[in-house]
Amino acid sequence: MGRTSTAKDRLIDAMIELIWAGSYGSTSVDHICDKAGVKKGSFYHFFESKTELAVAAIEHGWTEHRKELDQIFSPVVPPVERILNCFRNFRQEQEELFKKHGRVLGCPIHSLGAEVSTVDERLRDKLQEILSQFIRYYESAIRDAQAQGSIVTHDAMALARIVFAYSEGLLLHARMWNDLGRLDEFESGAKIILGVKG
Amino acid sequence: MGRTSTAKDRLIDAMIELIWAGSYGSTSVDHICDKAGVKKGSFYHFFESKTELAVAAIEHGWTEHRKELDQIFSPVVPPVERILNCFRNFRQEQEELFKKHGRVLGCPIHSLGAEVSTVDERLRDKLQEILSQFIRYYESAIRDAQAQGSIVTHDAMALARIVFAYSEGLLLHARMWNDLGRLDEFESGAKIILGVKG
DNA sequence: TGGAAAGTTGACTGGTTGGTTAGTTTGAAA
DNA sequence: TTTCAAACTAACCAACCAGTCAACTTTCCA
Repeated sequence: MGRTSTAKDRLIDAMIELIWAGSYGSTSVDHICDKAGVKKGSFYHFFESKTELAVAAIEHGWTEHRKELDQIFSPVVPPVERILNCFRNFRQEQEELFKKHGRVLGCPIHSLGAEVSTVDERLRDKLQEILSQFIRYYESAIRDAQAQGSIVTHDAMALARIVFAYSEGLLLHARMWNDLGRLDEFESGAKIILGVKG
Repeated sequence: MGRTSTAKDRLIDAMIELIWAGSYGSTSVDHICDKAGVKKGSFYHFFESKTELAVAAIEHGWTEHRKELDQIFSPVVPPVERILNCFRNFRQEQEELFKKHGRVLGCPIHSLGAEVSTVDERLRDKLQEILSQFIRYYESAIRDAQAQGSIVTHDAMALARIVFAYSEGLLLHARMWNDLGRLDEFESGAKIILGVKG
């Protein structure tokens, strides 16, 4: 019933790109509309506020990213490899973004979280939810690696949190220094933290 | 010659507080002026732009913080203790901010960096400079610890970067979850990364 | 084929943004 | 006590902000 449209998806794509390349604050509704080729009236036909579009955008981005993560963290893959492959995937993704934007953009969830978490609780809750899900990938891989004896035994949750915090810190530095090379440390860093044997 | 004034310092203090509690984007020149009790005309008498005040503010904050760090990282203190004390100092500082603002605020350099580094190169350069200085504290403590045989031997710079990225990731999570408890992991996390013996 | 649901449009609002300016007040030094 | 540089003030600006709305167009499907 009624006509169909791709405007909603175009708005979501534009929002992700603009936030990632800049920040939430530097991304205005007018910019988003221009980039998506959508008039402002249509924007507010599909989303009730800028915050709501941001929530929809990161939710969509995460749904897409999860598909990749489910493959990377497949139980078929040796557990330590899962984590290293995840980092290699980060590196590759950042390389593609660099080709496109001429800049290392880092992790949008993390950058957004730093910016808005004291100011926009709707967004903050959504970001928390996603990060809480993300860390479970590390956690289960670490548990499997420990069961298999390929890394040192420690509280798996604690180790997962360290690896997670480390990866976010590194992605931020890569963004701040606009330097893909920083991401090469991922692999050796993860091995040190996890106490990979052999 | 001319009258004296504390307005410049009041502006710097207000800027630090507002950025820390919120973000660069959520902090308007009007807000800063209100908080500092300074009229906008005076603002632009002392600073040529909002960016310049931000640069002055983080520069001032860093100068203050360095005094503390120089004590914490005194060569008199055992090297591993220096790092652990630094983390204890983070935790204590965040506790005080929590009492004042009812929120965990994390590291302003880091949050600002995530927000503005693709957008404001003047600010980005200043933040880079500060972080580059900060990491040297870790680096020299790690070198001393290795010389003393109290931690595993690895490239000191690489270890320093891991510890640094980890601490920033953790501070961000504490901010996002508004949870001081996350900072308790600092000590055990650092010991795992550094391979503290005994 | 007609009606109604869904998408589109452009003009509009009131408030806020970073920044400017011309003129006034002040107080430290001479 | 005069002087004048420095500090202060209030009114002002154009651009931009998120968000509104009523009229209009398209397209699905009964």
